[in-house]
Amino acid sequence: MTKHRNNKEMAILEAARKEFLEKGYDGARTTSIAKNAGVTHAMLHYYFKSKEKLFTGIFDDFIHQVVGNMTVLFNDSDKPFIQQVEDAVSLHFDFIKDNPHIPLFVIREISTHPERIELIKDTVSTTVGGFFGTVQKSIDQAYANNEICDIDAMTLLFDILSLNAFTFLAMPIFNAVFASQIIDDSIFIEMRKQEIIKTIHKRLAK
Amino acid sequence: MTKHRNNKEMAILEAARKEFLEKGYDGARTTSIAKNAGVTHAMLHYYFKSKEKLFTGIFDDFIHQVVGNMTVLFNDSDKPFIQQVEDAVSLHFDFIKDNPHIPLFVIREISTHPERIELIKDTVSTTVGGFFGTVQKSIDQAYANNEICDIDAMTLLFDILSLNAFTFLAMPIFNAVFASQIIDDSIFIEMRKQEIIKTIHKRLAK
DNA sequence: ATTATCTATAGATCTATAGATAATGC
DNA sequence: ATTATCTATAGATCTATAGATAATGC
Repeated sequence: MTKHRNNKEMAILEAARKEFLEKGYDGARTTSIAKNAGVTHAMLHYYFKSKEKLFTGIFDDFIHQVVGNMTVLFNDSDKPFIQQVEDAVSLHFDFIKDNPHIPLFVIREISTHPERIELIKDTVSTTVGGFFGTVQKSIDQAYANNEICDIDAMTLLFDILSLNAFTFLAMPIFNAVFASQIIDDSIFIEMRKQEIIKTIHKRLAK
Repeated sequence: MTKHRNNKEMAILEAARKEFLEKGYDGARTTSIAKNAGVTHAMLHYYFKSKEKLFTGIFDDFIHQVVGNMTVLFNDSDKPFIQQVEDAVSLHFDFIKDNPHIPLFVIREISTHPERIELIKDTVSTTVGGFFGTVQKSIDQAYANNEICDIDAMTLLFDILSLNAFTFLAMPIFNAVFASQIIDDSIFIEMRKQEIIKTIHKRLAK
């Protein structure tokens, strides 16, 4: 059984990720998770004890994935800073495009249950803090080199995150209201990407 | 009883608005709504038949409030277009600041139940369509006058909406991760407002 | 007579667990 | 012997309604 070991456990995890991501904690059903995982409902409690415990593990994974992805985008290459930023914006945009449910999921769960983040607060804040420091150094240098205007690292990153994430947060609304009649999803998304790169570019201009 | 008429009905509506806004449809409890409204739970069904019907009315109100607010911000005064835009950004930002739960509420409910918007799709899309047309005319004129660069109305409005709404979508995360240790909420919010105005200003620059 | 309100409870759903049975590894 | 899985059901919670009682307006 070594071969099969944890197969069902993994199936439950996979089904749970999907269920929680799409419906949120409140909307998720452990019965639905078990069904989609192809196991009886009792197995879920056998491996994970409770809905809350199953959720917590998955939630932590997502948070670390998001933070890890963000902090890895700025690599101090020898490219001009403004080019580095544009590349980072593009990569970050594509990451969300590949995981379009993540922004709403993270925002929803932290908004409705702020206490959940306490578990990972310290890890995340130090990681993010260090990341801000790195970016700020690059900014200061580029500013000294007269390449860009002066700007706070957090401000710039918040701008980028806002524009990128909101594109996908708003997609269901966009679709529902008028998109399908006018232009295709993927075309609109590509348009937004180019627009965001342009906006950030102009924001950094002197 | 003329005086008291509908008092309890209004109390239920008020409590329901708060409950749905803060917890979403899935997280909301009709028992909780009745309790906060100071009535027995049966009253809720007496006036509104079902949780779904109670929700639908409230949801429609919020949607129309949001759309109505957005479309009223651009008033074709004789001020320079770029000044009009900055004023609109500022007013829109303040509107969300006064109703910080609305962005997540609207996004969450449409994402999890896209069919809900069908009811108001037509009204909203024509309203928004007309609004886009008005703004586009102002843009074209300002561009002809050499005041701004060329830009699509929808693109500009999506930029503004992204930056403004995301500020408040991300506040709980910001608070949870590090804000409280560094700066006060209201200071951060004011910083974001100024930053967004500046970003949009630069975006429109030739 | 009609409208508003309460008590009591049905009915549905969801999470969780107890206990029996089957499969695996030593 | 231990781990994995299933059946059956408990226990909690939530929405909804039936039916009785009180208040109001004509």
